[in-house]
Amino acid sequence: MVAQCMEAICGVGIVKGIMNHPYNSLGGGANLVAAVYSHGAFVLVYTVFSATDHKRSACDSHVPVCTNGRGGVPPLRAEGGCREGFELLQEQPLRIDGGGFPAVTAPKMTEGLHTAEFMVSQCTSNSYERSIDMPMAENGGYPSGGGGGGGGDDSQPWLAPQLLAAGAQALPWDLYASQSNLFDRTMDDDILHDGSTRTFFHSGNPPPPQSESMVDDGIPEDAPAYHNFGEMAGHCRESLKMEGSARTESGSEGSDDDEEHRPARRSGKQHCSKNLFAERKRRKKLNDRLFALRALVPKITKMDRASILGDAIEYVMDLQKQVKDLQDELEETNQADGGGHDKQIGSSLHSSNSQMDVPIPNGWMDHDDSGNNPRTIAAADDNKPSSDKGQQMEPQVEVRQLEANEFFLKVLCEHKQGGFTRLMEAISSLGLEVTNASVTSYGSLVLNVLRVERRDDEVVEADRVRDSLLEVTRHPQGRSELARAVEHQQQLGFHHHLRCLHRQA
Amino acid sequence: MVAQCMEAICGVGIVKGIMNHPYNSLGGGANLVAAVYSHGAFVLVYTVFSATDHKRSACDSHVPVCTNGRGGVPPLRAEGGCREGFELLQEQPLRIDGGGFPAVTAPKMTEGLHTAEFMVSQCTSNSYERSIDMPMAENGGYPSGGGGGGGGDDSQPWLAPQLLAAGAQALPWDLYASQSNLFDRTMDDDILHDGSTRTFFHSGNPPPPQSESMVDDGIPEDAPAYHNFGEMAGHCRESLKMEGSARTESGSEGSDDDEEHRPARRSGKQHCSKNLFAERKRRKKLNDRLFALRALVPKITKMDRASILGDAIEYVMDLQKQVKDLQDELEETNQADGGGHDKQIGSSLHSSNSQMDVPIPNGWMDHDDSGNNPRTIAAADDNKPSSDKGQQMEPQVEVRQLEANEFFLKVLCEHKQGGFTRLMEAISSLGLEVTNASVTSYGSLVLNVLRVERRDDEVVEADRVRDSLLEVTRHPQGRSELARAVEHQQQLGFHHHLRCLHRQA
DNA sequence: ACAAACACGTGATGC
DNA sequence: TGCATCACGTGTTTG
Repeated sequence: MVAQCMEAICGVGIVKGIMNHPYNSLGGGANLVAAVYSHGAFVLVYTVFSATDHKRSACDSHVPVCTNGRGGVPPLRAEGGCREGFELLQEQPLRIDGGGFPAVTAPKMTEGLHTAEFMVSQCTSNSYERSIDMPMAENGGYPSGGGGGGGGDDSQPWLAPQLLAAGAQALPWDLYASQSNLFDRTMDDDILHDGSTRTFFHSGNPPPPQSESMVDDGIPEDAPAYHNFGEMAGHCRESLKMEGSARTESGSEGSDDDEEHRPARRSGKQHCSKNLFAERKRRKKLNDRLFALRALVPKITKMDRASILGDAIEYVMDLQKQVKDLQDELEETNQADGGGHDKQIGSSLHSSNSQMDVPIPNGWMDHDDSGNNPRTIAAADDNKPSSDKGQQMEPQVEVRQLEANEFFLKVLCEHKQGGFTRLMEAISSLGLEVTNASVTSYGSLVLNVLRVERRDDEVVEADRVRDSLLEVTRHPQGRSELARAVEHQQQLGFHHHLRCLHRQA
Repeated sequence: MVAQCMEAICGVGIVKGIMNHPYNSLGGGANLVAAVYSHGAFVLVYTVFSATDHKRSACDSHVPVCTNGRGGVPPLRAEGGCREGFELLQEQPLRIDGGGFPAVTAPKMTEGLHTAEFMVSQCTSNSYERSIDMPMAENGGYPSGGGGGGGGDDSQPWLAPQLLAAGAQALPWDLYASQSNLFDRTMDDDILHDGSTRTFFHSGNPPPPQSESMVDDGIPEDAPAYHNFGEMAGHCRESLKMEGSARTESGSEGSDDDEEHRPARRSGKQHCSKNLFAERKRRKKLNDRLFALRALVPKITKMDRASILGDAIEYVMDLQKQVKDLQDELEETNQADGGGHDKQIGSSLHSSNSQMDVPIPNGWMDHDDSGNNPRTIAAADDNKPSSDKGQQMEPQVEVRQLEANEFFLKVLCEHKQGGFTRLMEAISSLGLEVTNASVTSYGSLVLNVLRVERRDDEVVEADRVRDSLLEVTRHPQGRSELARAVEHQQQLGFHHHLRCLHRQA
């Protein structure tokens, strides 16, 4: 098992493929660079295969790399991307699950073995570039679809593929698969040409909050529901009907009768009703919070949900800036006193922090819903398809928390003068210390895979790390909302901020 | 052959050993770090296996390092070095000879199979390692094998795959096949729907920032994506289908054109589709903002939407309180002092938004807010084993010339502040450019493995390179200005710096 | 299975 | 009349 596992992990298959690959055959043009890291039972493999020889254009077309048969690992991206330098990245964190590991030995491996991620990136990508856009957004970055495409969705893109590929069955490896990177989709949609849309903010005015409805009443079963129920049923039904699948048909919806009377359909009915309530409750909670947030924000432009959030965002940035400024001021004044305030700072950092700290226990070993895990992948891109960036690709940053104080970082970006130094500085300023680094470049791209540890007891959150690195690697120019938020954050200075908080405590 | 070769190269055996190794069994204590480089037929593998978990003292004892049978290469350091943290280094430059291949370049392959070095250390004992022998030979890369697969792939990875998927699969590894599937699949899916956010890996994590629309900027464009017909099906399959088709195929609409020519249905269809996109867009915008908000909040308990909002609310309250406190504090101090800056602050504060004080909302008390329990971070223990090693080791520098303009460098030395930077500077000053770097540290030791290329036409000899590096690593004290500046910068805090810059601007 | 969380499409509503 | 926002119920995935 282990062996197989490792085989897969190590990409023997891949390598094999590579070895046989035309690139290789070209004689020396092929260049494999791989970094293998393990953390406990988890193994991460980053592989870059590139044609080192620039002269060899033939190679430039790219190749898909495959994974070995084992069911393996989905290739990251085969598409067009790899053109120039052809670069392929494979990352496969492997987790053996099982939970905590009991340890000793390998036994556990059996069950686990989920292959985690696999990523490939290509340099240029033509076709894809656009695809790049945003995927992240939604997904939070994640992983989503990455590879494939994208987008969306959440989940399946990855599994399915594998299934297909493998043929089947339970693949041992599937889990993480998705991460992949990049960019997903793009999609289409621009379709919407929204050009028109721009309107957004007209300052309208506040709609009446109707919160009432939900606002507070407590209990879930709010009345409202009912009334629509009837109607809704109607539409719902229809749709269902269409669906035709077994489910729907059940009722033979024919008349409008509601489905209600059909207990039989448990999933259909009962589940449905439960879900219905749950959903209502959830919605209510969400609304409540949204309004609560709105209540906190002084300046509200519109009552519209998006605006509420937007205002809140701005407000938070504002507050952060204020805090920082105040802090600075205070420090300055205090400085007069004498003495190393550095120390103060340090100490404050160490002290408990009230809020800031991040919990994240770590990682990817347990997926409990807490969710913290594998952290983030991000690519920054804006959606602008047009992308003014010219050819430069958006940096890809992935931060994964291995343990409370350890992170894995992956940064893929265009080579820029002083870029590495900036990266190191950023890492350092985040209170992180690099324990392992693998830097690989091909053409204008540079891939940095790092393992970092928290230096002091400072608390650093994966997201923050990611954001900072993203900012650093990216050109300040194109900013997105989030980018802006991030930038703001950075300007504020994370540490500073931390410090402030501490002080408060 | 190839496979075996790679197996050996990749250290499957070793890895396997590791997997079974006590360290591993200890649960997470084991840490493998490997860097694999290939240059033509030459493959170099550096592996470091160390116990990452400091807490686990059991591991600390260390291990002997051994070399494999093959004639072995002397272990990098078996000596004392590995003591504390147990360090294992494996280096295997592998050469495959086999003859040459046609290849184009293939520079060095000629000779045969010299296995170069191989070091293994194991913690414990056993050994498996040896099995590894290196058969590697061959291939240098050549072509063929993949032939069918490989080559072809390049181009068509996309098309073909499908075919493969469907039936066939010939290749043992089918890489391609799988790959293709992936893609296909993905495409379908992903593309189709836009994203959803959730996905990540399963564990959830922060979503990536995605950018896009930000607060103010204009509109996002979002791209919604196509829906996928296939799967989504859920309810409205039909409707989707239609839409999908329309959109997707847009061109073809001809036949079905449904909506268009159906004015009648306007509300039904056309309106519907428009609304549909609008809705998607809206959702996306909302999500984006939500994530942007989350990005600003340091402490996030869960990734769940409600939690994001909840955390944001708390954070805002926190910030408000901080601001207030700081203001008070500042005032106090200023009073004593009489300083002027306070004004600045005040003004700034007011200007930005006047409302610091916020009424606490009350609103959001939902019963269930669960979520926020701050978790404690384990972290604390930071006892680095290192540091006090009294005796510093002499740096080891190895320079190997791969080609006229390429070198492989290996530098093993004690970790020193700014050491890496100095090394980089030295390399740079020698007219060399780093194309690949792998830096690994454990305890106080740092191993740098670099591939460098001559930048200009400068001529550099290996000896000179070695000497320079030796010099640099040996005498820390002589630091360049830049190094010093950098270090200083780091100490200051990168962000701070950034901030300053921004300010200037 | 059971529950939580989402995204989705749809109908309704207000400009 | 469009257009944007919303609430809703559903299906689906995750754990």
